Amino acid sequence: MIVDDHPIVREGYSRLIEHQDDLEVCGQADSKVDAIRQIMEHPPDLMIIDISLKDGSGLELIKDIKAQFSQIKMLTVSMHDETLFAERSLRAGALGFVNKQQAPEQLIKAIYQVLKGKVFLSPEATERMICRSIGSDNYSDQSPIERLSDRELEVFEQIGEGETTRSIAQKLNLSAKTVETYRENIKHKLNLENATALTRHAIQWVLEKN
Amino acid sequence: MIVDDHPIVREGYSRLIEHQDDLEVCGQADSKVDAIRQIMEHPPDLMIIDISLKDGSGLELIKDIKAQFSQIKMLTVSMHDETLFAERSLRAGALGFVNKQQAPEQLIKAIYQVLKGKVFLSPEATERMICRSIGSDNYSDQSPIERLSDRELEVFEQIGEGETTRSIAQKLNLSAKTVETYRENIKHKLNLENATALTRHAIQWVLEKN
DNA sequence: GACCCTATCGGGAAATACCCTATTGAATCC
DNA sequence: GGATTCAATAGGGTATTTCCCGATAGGGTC
Repeated sequence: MIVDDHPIVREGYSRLIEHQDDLEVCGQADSKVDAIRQIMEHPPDLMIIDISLKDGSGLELIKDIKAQFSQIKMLTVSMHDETLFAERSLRAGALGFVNKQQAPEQLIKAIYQVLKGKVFLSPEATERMICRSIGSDNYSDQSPIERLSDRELEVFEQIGEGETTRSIAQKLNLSAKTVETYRENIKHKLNLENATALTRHAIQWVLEKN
Repeated sequence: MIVDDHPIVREGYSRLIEHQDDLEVCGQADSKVDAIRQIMEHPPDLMIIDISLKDGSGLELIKDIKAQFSQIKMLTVSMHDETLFAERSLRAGALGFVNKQQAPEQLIKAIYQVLKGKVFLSPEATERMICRSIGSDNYSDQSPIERLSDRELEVFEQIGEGETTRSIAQKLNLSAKTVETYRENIKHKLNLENATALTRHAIQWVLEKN
């Protein structure tokens, strides 16, 4: 099952997957709620989940699926830099991470690997995670943005997309107060003076992260 | 010809396009240089160009193509909010803009429209552009930003630099109230919803200017 | 002289930012 | 294996900002 909020991207996955004799796409969803609904109808062996969805982060979806349907294997995809999301994905419950810039063959490889219940990461991401778990992983080589929690990062991204506090709250089904709290946390963690600086950094980050 | 730096996305486009009897994908590129190289080998009738590429903005590619190969028609796609890029795309030389969140049928529709040499935009983007140009036919070929008065432009630039209303007022020796008025004026002239949108456009303008 | 644009401000309500505090559950740390 | 940190969630207030309503005064222009 494919979960991505861009129809054209879902087409791309479908084409790749159905090109393999032993793989089949059993469903497509563009949001968390739609994904959960479809899982209950036709539970898949594996889900390919994009990090950014219409109604929140794919990370949330991964956590939910792991809690409710622990037998379903998950592979995260994102167009973002994997240093940001590879580790978060695995912690949330996925078995692998693939960047959209990677070659299609990598995705196929990842699918088979994850179906076997094995972890799939790029060599770079693997090394990063190993480096971090051993020895002194001082935060010094870490981007401050990596220190944001999953939720905070999500809100940060939304701010960068031009969403207001209110609209973010609606989209993520949270109280505006909660979003405000995240904004404050982000400001502290990134050492930003005020709302303007926060907006500016978020917008620049979104524009430059590709 | 498809220009996008995500192989999986290119697959999606290919599948959609080749599903039409009278359309054919003659090339794929993931960067500006690759695109230009391929154009010289096999010039296409139409190019589908993503805004964010490996080696810079798709807007630059559009400008280059318009300058060198004026007969090639171009359609811009982006995952970002179209308010940011639709107008810029047309200004750069594309004939249409499609958001990746839109339905695949929209893309197909856009392709045929652009092949006929006609403009394709979403109804919302069309209305936006019309709203901006009505009541000022003599300005209609001007960038909306050029319609800002000197003072307004000055404030706009400061906003883009990350300055707050208060600090701009101090810097320009004005009442904060005056700066607020300019912000409102700018918002009206550029047809922007709220302070967030204003900030976003100002930041982007400053980044692009350099 | 009527009209429009620009530069400059104020009033006042609504929205937001900002700072503090709090609960719950999970993870981690001696 | 209780203490402690951290993440996610959100409410209570006050300070600021936004936003929409004017307003005045000077310059063009037709």
